Amino acid sequence: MPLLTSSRGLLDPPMKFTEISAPDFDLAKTLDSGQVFHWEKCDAGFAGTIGTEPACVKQRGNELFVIGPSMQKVRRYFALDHPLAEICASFPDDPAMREARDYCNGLRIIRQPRWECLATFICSSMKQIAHIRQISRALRQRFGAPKKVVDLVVHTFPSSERLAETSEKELRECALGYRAKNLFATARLAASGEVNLEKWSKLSDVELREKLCELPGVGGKVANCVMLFAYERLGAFPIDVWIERVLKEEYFPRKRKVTPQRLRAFSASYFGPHGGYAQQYLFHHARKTSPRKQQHSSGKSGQPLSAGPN
DNA sequence: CTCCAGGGATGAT
DNA sequence: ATCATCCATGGA
Repeated sequence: MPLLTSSRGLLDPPMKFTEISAPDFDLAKTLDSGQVFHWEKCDAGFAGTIGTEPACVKQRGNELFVIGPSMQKVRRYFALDHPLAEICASFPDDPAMREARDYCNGLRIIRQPRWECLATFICSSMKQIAHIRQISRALRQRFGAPKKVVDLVVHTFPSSERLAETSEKELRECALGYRAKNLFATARLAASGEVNLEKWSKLSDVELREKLCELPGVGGKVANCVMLFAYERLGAFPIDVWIERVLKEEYFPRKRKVTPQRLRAFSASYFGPHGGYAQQYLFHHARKTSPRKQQHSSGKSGQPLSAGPN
């Protein structure tokens, strides 16, 4: 077999690409919605891993072009089987929800590996998404396994066993800060078998949340993220600072004290059986349309020196 | 420079 | 039960 070498044309006919029909799916939007943090842009597509397999994924219209994992694994990872129209139709009918639903067309909640998702969200506390991505990259590059896809190298997320044999100090060198202690402790629990994340998949929502919250560095918010993004609990409704603002402004206008408990009770009953999807749409819409966003630069290169204050 | 981020754990009211 | 404080770090 001839090994493929060097670079090929930018838009070349699918040679090695597997073509997958993906209607009602927006790859870029899904990967940029703050649920997964390791996919990197690469010419007109994204490079990353699905579990332990390297992958390169591009989208043209309703077609997905994939190098790496099998079609079945790709369809499962990106949750192409979720009945998105049905899910969106189950959302409550109010202005904020309608706007978010229109904005987030094709955004799907994907099925992430349990440990990878849990570990990443332990690192997410009081961190901006840009920095979570940086932490994920550092952990992968230092402790993950390099894998080649086409002419790129991507890294798998390190197993709990691998992280358990590092040290809190080494983890801190990945800019984890105080989160290093929690990640290390949780990694040791998972690696020792004292906790088995796969077996937890058969627990009820309440039991699963309880178990997750026993882990160091996991509270209600992170537990709900892991339930939603790694355990297919589509009713789980994580409330972070963004969602808290949205809920207060859109559903509790000019109230003095809206307690977290009140917000939790409201979100659990109001948004229906797929509340997690509703939450993700509200989150992504709020984050992407916030006036405090995307004014990173006007030119292509900043001016390092020109009469600066000194 | 200041402000803030997909929070959690702990201890005091 | 709610509130206050601390925890590290870096992007905007």
